[in-house]
Amino acid sequence: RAHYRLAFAKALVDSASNLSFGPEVGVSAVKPDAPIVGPWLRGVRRMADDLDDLGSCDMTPTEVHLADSRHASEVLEPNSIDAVITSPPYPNEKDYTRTTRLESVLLGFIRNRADLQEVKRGLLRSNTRGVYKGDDDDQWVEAFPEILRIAHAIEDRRKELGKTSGFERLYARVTMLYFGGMARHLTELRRALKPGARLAYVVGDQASYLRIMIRTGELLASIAESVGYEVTGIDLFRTRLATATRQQLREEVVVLRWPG
DNA sequence: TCGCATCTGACCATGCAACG
DNA sequence: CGTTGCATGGTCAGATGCGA
Repeated sequence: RAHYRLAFAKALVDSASNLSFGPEVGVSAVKPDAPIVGPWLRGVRRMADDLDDLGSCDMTPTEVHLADSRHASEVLEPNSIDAVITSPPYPNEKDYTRTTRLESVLLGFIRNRADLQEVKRGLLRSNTRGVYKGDDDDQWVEAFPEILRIAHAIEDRRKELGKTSGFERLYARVTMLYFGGMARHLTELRRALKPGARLAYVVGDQASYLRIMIRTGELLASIAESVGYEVTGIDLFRTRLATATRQQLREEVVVLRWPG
């Protein structure tokens, strides 16, 4: 039953609505008419086929937790994890609760502004729209001079350019909240890891804040090291073109080992 | 293999209500 | 009546698909 609902929400957002999706979600002209049943049934069929493909794995135990990665040990058993493979947020000023807003409402995850804010507060800070007054993840990076340097460089650049909007004034802060949140996550996660556990984090370099370069992978590796992980390597996954700076930005896999 | 059509995105700004 | 807090606004170049 769940995949009927999911496919219906997807068909409404994708083929029926007037939303358009790019780096951000946009609103285009209202469609006078749109196909619903065809795209919906194709979505259902695709999910059913995917489930068939996974048939040989149906004895593999699986658990899904809806939780804040900065409080990982609240839902994960101590000493229970062998490997972590993940693509966490990047400090990129992108608000995914906007990209997924319509289906979040359609599927009943969000009913009003208060629900939306509750979701946003439970996310690691990666954009200024997610920053709230009482946020204090930044205290976790006070001992990292390179992150303080970047935050100061962003703030200095903002003043130099005479930028004064509410968002621009949060650029330095959200940078610290991001790395502070990741530091909290890595610290919390340690209890759940088995000695010798391996971890892989895909992250991209960013220059979203007044074009001050943030070497996300490199910085994440140094934070991980400082809380006891071994950095096995930082592998280049791909490069991507930053449209504003015409620069190639590195996207990397930070590979870690928890010695126990 | 060529060339046209289609698809796909890890930024950067402004506006406004609430508040003291 | 300035300040604070936070929701809302939109593109185009390169990659990929596909028919001839």
